Amino acid sequence: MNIFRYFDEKITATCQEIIPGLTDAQIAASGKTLEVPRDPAHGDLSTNAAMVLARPAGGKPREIAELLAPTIREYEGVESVEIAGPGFINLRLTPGFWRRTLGEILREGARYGASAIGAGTKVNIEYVSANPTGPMHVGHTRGAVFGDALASLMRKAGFEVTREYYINDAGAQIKILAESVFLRYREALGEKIGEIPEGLYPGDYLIPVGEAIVKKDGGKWLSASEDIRAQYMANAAVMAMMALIKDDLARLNIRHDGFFSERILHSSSQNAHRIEQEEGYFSGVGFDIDAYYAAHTDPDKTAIQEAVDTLEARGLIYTGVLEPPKGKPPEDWEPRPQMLFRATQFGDDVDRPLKKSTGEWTYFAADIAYHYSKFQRGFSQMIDVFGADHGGYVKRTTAAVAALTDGKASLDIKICQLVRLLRDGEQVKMSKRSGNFVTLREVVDEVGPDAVRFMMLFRKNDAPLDFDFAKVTEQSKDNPVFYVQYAHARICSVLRNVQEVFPEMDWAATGRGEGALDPLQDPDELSLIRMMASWPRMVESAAAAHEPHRIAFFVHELASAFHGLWNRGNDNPQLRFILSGSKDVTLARIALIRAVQMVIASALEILGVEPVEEMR
RNA sequence: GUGCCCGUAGCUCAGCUGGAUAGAGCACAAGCCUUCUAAGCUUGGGGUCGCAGGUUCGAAUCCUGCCGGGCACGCCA
Repeated sequence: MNIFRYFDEKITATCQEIIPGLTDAQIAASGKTLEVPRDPAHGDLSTNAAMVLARPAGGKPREIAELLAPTIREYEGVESVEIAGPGFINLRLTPGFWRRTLGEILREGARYGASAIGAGTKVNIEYVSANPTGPMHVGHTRGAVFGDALASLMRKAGFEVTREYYINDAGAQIKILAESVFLRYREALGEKIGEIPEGLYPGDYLIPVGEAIVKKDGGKWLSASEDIRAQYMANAAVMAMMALIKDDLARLNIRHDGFFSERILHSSSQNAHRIEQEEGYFSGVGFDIDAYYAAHTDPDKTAIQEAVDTLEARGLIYTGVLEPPKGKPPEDWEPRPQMLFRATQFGDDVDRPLKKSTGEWTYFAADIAYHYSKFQRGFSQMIDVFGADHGGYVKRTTAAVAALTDGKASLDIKICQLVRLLRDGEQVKMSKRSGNFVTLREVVDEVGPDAVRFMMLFRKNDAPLDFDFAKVTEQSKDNPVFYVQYAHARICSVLRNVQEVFPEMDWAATGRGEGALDPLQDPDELSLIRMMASWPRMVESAAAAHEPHRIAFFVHELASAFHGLWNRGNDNPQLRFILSGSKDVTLARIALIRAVQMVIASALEILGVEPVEEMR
C-alpha cells in the first residue's frame, strides 16, 4: 500500500466536499502535495492543500485549513491534525496505523514498492553503446550501470522496459578496425608485421580474431578482392568485439534485451537478408533482423531514406549553407550547399547536415533513423544514456525525435559525468594513446561487481564521481556498499539466531496475527516503519525523474536507521531484537526487521547489487 | 565566441521537481565502550545555498544578468 496515495486521495475528496465552488480541474492543477515534513515536530505527513487552494477558493490559507481540518481529523489512522505556519495541515498518525502498515508490507512481500504509474508504457532505454572496436574501459562503466539500474527501476514502477544497445558498426572506425584485423590475420599466417601503424587499433585483443579467421579459412583472404575482404574482416571483427563486450557487461550482471545495428539503417531489406544468410552477421552481433523488419514499414527503402522522407514531407529538410563554427579557427572550412534538417525549429542552435560531401549519410542521419525506428516499434518514451563528452549532441537528437514523432514520443537524454579513478588517494592517469587505460574487467575483477555498481549509483548522474579502490573495499561505516550490505547481513544473522532461541515458532508468518505487532512501541521502531512506508513513493518519484541514485541514498538511509536501532541494543538489552524471555516482543521485532531486510533487498535488486547473508 | 552541466559546512555530497529553523558522512572537539548485538557509540560547534536582481503567501530549487569550474562545439563516430 502507498500511504501517500491513500491519504492524498482522501484529502482530495475532502477538498471537493468541503470547499464550495472548487472544480476538480482546479484541484488537479493546484500543485497540492502530501509530504513527510523535514522536521518531525510537524507530524508524519503534511499537505499544502489549503495554501495552494486558497486563491481558486477565494479565501485565506489558514481559513481554508480550518475548514478542512475537522474532516481530516476523522480519518482512520489519524491521531491529530494541526494547522501550522502559513497554512500547512500537519497530520500525525497513530502508532496502530504504522503497525498495520508494517503488516501490509509483510503481506505484500517482495512485491512491496512496485507501482503501476508506468501503466505499461513502452520505454526504450539505450545505454552503453560503446563502439565495437575493443573491450569496455572504465569510462563506459558508469553509463552501463546507470542505464541498467534505471531500467530495473522503471520496471518496478510499472513501465514496460526494453534495454537496448546501439552498435556503431558503420563508418570510418569500422574500416580501420577491418584493416587492423587484416593485419593480425597476416600475422597469424606467419608474416612479420612489426609495429602497428599509426591510426590502426594496436590492442592485443585483435590477435585472437586474426587467428580465428586463419583457423576457419586459411590463407584464402590474401587473394580476395579488397572490397570483399574488408567487409569480411569488418564483420568478423565486430562479431568478435560484440562477444567481448557482452562478456565484459556480463561481469557486471548487465544484459541487454536487444541490440540494434547501425549498419542495417543503411541497408535495404533484400541486402540485409542476404548479409544475414551468407555471413550470419546480424545474429552474430545479437541483432534481431526479423523483429526489425516486422516493424519497418517499407522494406525496399533504407531506413535512413524513410526517416528523411518523413521529415521532408513535413518541410523540415532543405538545402543550405552553414556558417563556419565560431571560436576555433576555420582551417579547412569551406562553405558549401548541403542537405540540412531544420533542427532550430525544435530548439537546436543550428540546422544539422545529413549528408557528407561524399554523398554518404552523416552519423546524425543514421541516428535520426534509429530513433525513428524506436518510435515505429511502439516506444513512446525513449531514454538515451550518454557520456559527458556527448553533451553537445542532446539538442539535435531531442529535436529529431520531436520532429519525427510530432511530439507523440519523448526522449530524455541522461548524461553521465566522468569517473575519476583513485588509488591511494592518487588519480590513476589514463591515456588512450599509450594504450594505458583501465578496463572494466580489471576494475570488476579487483573490487567485485557489487561495489562497482553501488558506488557508480551513489551519486547523481550529472555530477562527477570519484572511485577510490581502497575505499570501496574497506570494511567500515565509511564505505556505503559495506554499510548497506552489513545491515542486511545483520538481519540475516538475527533470523538465524532466533531459530535457536525459539525453535518451535513459525517465523514465516511473523507478525501477521491480530495485535501481534503491538509490542512495537519504541519511537525508533516506528520511524523505521515510517521510512519503509515511503518506499513505494520513492520508487515512483525516482522512476519519474529517471534518477536511480535516489534508490541508493534511500537504502543507505534505511540501513543507517537500522544500525542505529541495533546500536541502542548495545546499551539497552531490552531493545534487542531477540528477547529470550519474551516470545511476543521477539515475534514483533522479527517482523519488523524482516520487513527491513525485504526492503533493503528490493532496493538492492533495483541497483543490481547482491544482498549478502553474511559478511566475510 | 556559442551551447550544456556544475557551484550547498573545512572536504565529499544529498536536498523528495516551489514548502516551515537547509541535511548526512568525513574531518574537528568533548565524553563513552574494550564488547561477540565484531568491523564502535553519543553529544557539540560549524552556512551570505557563487553574486545581484526578478516571479509569489513562500526560492537552494523557477526566470534574467554576471563570476568561477568542467565538457562539448566543422562532413568524426
